[in-house]
Amino acid sequence: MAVYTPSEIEARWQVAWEKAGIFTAQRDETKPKYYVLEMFPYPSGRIHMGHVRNYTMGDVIARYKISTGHNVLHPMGWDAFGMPAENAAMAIGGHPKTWTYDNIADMRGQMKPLGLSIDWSREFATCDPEYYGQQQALFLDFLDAGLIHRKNASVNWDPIDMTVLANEQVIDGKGWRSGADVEKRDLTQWFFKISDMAGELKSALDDLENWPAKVRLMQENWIGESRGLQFAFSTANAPEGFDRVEVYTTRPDTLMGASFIGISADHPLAKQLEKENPEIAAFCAECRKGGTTAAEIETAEKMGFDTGIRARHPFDTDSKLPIYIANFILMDYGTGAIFGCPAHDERDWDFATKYELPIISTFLPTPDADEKLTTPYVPAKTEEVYYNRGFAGEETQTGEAAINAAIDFCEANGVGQGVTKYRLRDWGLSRQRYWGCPIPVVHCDSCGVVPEKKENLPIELPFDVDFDTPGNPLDRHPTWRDTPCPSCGKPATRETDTMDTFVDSSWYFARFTSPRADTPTVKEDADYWMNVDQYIGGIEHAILHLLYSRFFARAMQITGHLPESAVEPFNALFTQGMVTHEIYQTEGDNGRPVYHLPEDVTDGKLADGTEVQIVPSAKMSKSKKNVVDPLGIIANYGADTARWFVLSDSPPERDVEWTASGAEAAYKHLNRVHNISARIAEMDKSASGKDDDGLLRAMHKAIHDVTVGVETFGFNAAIAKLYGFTAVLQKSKAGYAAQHEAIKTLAQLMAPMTPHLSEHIWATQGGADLVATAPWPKADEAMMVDDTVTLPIQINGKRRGEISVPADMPKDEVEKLALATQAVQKALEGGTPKKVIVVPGRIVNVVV
RNA sequence: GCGGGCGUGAUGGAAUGGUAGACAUAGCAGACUUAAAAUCUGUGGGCCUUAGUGCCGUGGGGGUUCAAGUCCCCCCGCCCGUACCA
Repeated sequence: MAVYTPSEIEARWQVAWEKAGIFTAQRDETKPKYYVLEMFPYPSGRIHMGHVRNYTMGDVIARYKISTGHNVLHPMGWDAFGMPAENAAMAIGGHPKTWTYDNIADMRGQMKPLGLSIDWSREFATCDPEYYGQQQALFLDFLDAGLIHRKNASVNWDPIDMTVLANEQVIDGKGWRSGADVEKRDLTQWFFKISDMAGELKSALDDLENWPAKVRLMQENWIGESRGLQFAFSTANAPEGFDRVEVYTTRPDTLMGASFIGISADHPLAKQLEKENPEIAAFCAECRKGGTTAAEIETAEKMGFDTGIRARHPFDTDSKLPIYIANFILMDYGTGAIFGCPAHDERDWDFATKYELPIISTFLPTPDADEKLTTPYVPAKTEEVYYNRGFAGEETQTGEAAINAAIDFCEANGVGQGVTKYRLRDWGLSRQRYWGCPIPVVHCDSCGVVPEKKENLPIELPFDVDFDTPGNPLDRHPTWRDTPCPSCGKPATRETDTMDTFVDSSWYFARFTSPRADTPTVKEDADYWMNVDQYIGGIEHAILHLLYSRFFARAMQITGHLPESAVEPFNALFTQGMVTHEIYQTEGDNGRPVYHLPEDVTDGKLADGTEVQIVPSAKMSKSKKNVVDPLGIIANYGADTARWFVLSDSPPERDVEWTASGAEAAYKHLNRVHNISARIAEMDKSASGKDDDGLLRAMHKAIHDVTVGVETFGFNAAIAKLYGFTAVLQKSKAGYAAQHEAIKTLAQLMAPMTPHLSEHIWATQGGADLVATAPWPKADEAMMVDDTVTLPIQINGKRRGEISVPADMPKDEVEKLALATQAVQKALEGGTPKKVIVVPGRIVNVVV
């Protein structure tokens, strides 16, 4: 019998697919199109099991759709700009460009043996000038359409390296290389006006039915629509021009509980006071220390500084509320100023307690509850409470009703107005870095900021740069900056900032529809191929990448680069989990953990007998040495085994633990299927046997279950069914015809997951052409119905017996049979049941 | 801090509110073999001098329901995101 040799089989069929050109996508109006896309990788240099899993899932969908008659687009590219390339240049020398393209070549070489159904003719990298030149064209069109503007924003500033740091380069408030205390610093930067679309981006989420609910919810919360009251406190003894402080609150119903006003350290009033008062200047400087991340700002100890200025309450003009500058108030949100109601807000409570400010309740759980609180009282807005200091609406009402009543009351009395605000901020796209897409504008002394002319695109990155000094090499390049002003022609300088790499990944899916065009997209291609029918990627991209892409699709529609129908570019989204592996660690001399490679550990021990500590299910990472190299797996077992395993053991949305025994088991199974095929091929073609019908029934059930599994991303469940069907076939004594049909069908059902072995079996069994293009088998409903079903009998919800009945037996007859069973009779003790529930085909529950 | 998710045998996991543990792995027992590997078969949550269609059991505590792993509330742990990592 022929032996299963994946290396030989896999190489042969990959050549056959390439020769047949079956994965090269072309417009074909006669077939329904299907665009499947996995989030493209960053070219780090090595593929890992996470990639294998991600691309295998997409491949299963793509191959399945080919076999159901679709014209499939399944492209691949590289998210190739970004910091690691610059870091590598700094750490080991070389050039980001060389490093990146070398990595791409390596990774492509590692991906090809997986046998993915990718149209490689459409491949591109975002660092190709042909790509980022078109991105610059989009930038100019967006600018022209008013979708981009400039404003100030704070960045992490390293005062020793004199450079801007990314958030991940700030460790415990210090620069990662210099160790200096990081400060916030304001820079003028470019912004996409995504916040103008906040309402639309939120409401459109409702129609994304084939997106995970959790992702829609996360985006909704991120956009953060709120209805509130914007109004002003008048001030006493404030500097000129600040006789009012405008605040925004989502809880106007707590207005009578206000005990202080808080303003951001970046509020215009704070900035004015800073000029006059060195103490305030010192406090504001203190607030500006530390990083710019929300987590850092929110968890920092709350600090306030009493400005000495007092505010009058709109409904109690004798009152004098202190105005504090506070470090937890963000200038970006609302008006940069709040009123604090410590009785009903955790943060305000902490602040008021620290600075001994009054705590005044405005509502209580019941009218007779104690007014004096020991903790902030923050019930859900939907809960009814008693307003002891209400001023609008009913005495007892929900927070929601009270908020609406308060807004109406305030508007009627000329105290501010109800407004809808969003948490979503504009998207700052400027980066003070080299390895990104240059922003195509020129700064001219006479004309100001001038867009570059389209015919001058792409504005290419210069190659002759060095990374010996921190900061952006474009800034210190001797000639690259010099350029004539596109408007007046006088000498001017280029913008040296490049674009956020999220820009690159916000439209690549559209570019795949016409990757070589000399415009960003081509109408016919975009019209035909968009949208992405199935998008697959990690949950870590739930908010930023997906939200930015939704914004870009809208902006591209406005500027004529995408059709109206593509404003939501991803029809269906699937978020997959990570691939994890145990960590093996021992303790080093300094008490720190020392990590060991899986191949160095046998039975929990190192070669020298040292016991290792095993940490389960950790995300694979090089530093922890728990990375399993896909190439090694492919060399040992073949790509089909790797593909089968990453799909089999875990639901795709969850993390999968890589285990050597699991991979071994996958290999054994494929061997078994291979051997069954070989056995059937050697059968006497006219041989008859026993129970052909049983085998064919199992086959039709398998067709049904696997089809459902593939269509619903239940790959692990589909594989479990394939195990079951394989076991039936292996034991079957059926005749040749039935067994031959069964093995051919098995090969087809396995083809999306193990395409090479399936082609081999298909060919062995005399199948026509390629299994990759053969039509997907159809389950015969008639072959799937069982005549009898086994119903469990429950007594008071606990299983106490079972009956076997015809599948179509009426409810009342099932009830009679159930009541007659020994178990029920025993439980009834001659009495009558209180209730009998019969769920046809499912269960019988008798309540006694 | 905030937003979202997850938690089931020794292990990965299955289960439209309806028989908890499908399928797979480790382990154990057996067949084949001179022996081993490979292969095949069985077993495979815990408890019990009552071995029973017995009791307990899906992170912990409470609730809704004829029925809860699944729905609701509180708590614990882990993971993702938190706007300059990609």
